[in-house]
Amino acid sequence: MVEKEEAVSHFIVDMIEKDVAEGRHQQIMTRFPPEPNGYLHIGHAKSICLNFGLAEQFGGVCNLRFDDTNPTAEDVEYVESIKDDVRWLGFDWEDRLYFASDYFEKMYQYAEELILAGKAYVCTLSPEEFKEYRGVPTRPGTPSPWRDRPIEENLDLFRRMRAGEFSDGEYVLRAKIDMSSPNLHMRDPAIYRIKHAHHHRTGDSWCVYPMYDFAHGLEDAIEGVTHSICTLEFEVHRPLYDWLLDQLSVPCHPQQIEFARLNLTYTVMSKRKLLELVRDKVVWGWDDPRMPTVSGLRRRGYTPESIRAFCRKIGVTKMGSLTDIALLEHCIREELNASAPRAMVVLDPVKLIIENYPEGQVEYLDGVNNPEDPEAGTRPVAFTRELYIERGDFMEEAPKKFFRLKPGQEVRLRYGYLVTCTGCEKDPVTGEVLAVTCTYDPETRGGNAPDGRRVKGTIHWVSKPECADLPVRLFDRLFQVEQPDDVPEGGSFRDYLNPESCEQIVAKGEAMLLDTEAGVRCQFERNGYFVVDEKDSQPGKPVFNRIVPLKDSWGRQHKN
RNA sequence: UGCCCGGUCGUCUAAAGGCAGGACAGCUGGUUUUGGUCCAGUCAGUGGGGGUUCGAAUCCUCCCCGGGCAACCA
Repeated sequence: MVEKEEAVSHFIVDMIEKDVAEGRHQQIMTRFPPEPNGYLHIGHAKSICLNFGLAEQFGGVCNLRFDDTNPTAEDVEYVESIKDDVRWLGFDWEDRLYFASDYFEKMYQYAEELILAGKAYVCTLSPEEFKEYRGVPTRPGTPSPWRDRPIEENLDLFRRMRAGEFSDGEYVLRAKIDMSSPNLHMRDPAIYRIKHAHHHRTGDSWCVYPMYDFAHGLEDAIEGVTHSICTLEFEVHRPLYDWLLDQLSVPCHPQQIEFARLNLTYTVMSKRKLLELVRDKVVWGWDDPRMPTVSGLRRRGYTPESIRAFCRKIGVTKMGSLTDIALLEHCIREELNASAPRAMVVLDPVKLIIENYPEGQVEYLDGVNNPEDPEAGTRPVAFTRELYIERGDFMEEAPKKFFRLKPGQEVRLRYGYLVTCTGCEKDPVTGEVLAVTCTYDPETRGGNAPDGRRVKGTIHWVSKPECADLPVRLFDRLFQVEQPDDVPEGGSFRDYLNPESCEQIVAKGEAMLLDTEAGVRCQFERNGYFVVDEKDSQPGKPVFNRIVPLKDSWGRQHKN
């Protein structure tokens, strides 16, 4: 951890506190157990903060363990990205990097132990056939005809499964539990299947792989995990988790605890859907700044601190919920308001001509780098007769409460002079405003009038001859509706994709911004927070991503 | 219609039989050289009916609503 964050409290903390008070454990051990079949998203970040946070809070440790028991879906690319993301979020697994695949031999031995105990059998039924035998929630199942295969035969068949004598799906090893259990997961679940597949770590040394339900509890027990924290959908698996550990000679019996996964408005969180967006090139990749992936948020400009703050604020419960993405945005604004240096950048430029300002003259005015941080100092900002201002900061016919430029109204050019709007030049055909005109008061250098008169509006600007062209991407939410998952019959979450989620423009900004290095964040005054894209920028040629816009009480009330 | 889990301001979440509180969002006002920030204020909630109790968001009961579970995925 980068810094100590204040302790949190929720039902899992309470449970562990109780266990500690009762002297149940020498040391608390949790784990973050991703399957390397996709990139981590903000929901995983919640789990990471929870597991690593708990370990830290109780003076224990948290392992990073890859649950790589299904070679057909997994890949080293994912392993590496996941390690990067966990590290970036600020967590350290030290020397405890584990892989389920490292336990394959042990798990295989446990499977034989289960067979020997008469608690597992090799089943010849196909998946379709077993589906019939399993029954439905309202009707008990019927035993597989192979349920009472003799132990010796089971052992022989299982060994031959491992030896590669059979093809995929020909046999499966099942736990022998209760075909009439109201919990479907207890109706003789498959625990080992044959898969002649190349594993990204064990290569071709195995052709049988353990199923999640069999493997996960063993992985936890082998490592000595005390609290095995997972999401709500595994709640119905807990009886199986416990049953298995009770049957086998494992070193310990970890406690599975379930919490509600994170859902966020205006996004999708399932790996399947995120993968689809990547595969179909709807987005640029897993790290597209619009993606809720950790790498996407990172490229978007979110900081690890802001994501951890978010995870702290959302809490941990068992209530299914949908968190407003505004809370995430609040967290990054809160941090960047305090830390990000400011700059003036005009996103949608229109020329402003100061009619009484000498042609050819350049003045360098002091721009405050961060009003929230006096230590940040000031910088020189070039001021000239022709400037660029935001097109939206001028209205020829404006409502009374429009504090910006309109004919006859005086406004402040931030850190510059007070100017009074005299009118505008328009294209006689289209009516488009080509330039706004004004006069300045030479007595107001820096922005204050000696006579004490006040202006309501302050606008940002850049010098036309002294500014730089800056490529900027204005990101918006990827989906247009709060719940893209909530789709009517026959529809798809993709129907809700926002066609305007990435507007690419060339803005006019202070020339010094050309020197901004990749990954550096700053505030474009009156606009939002931006970061220099790590991938698409070159030294001296930054490309800016908008992280989040500033709150805008004017725009909010006057949209269209 | 089987089993499991869950229902507290719009949203997320506290209150472990004793004043329903915070954060986000919204709204109002103040300050302000960012219509930002900050400050003050405000709106707003225990799904419903019974019961236990001096006292119930909390315990019991019935109902209602939401989610999960029938991969050789995790």
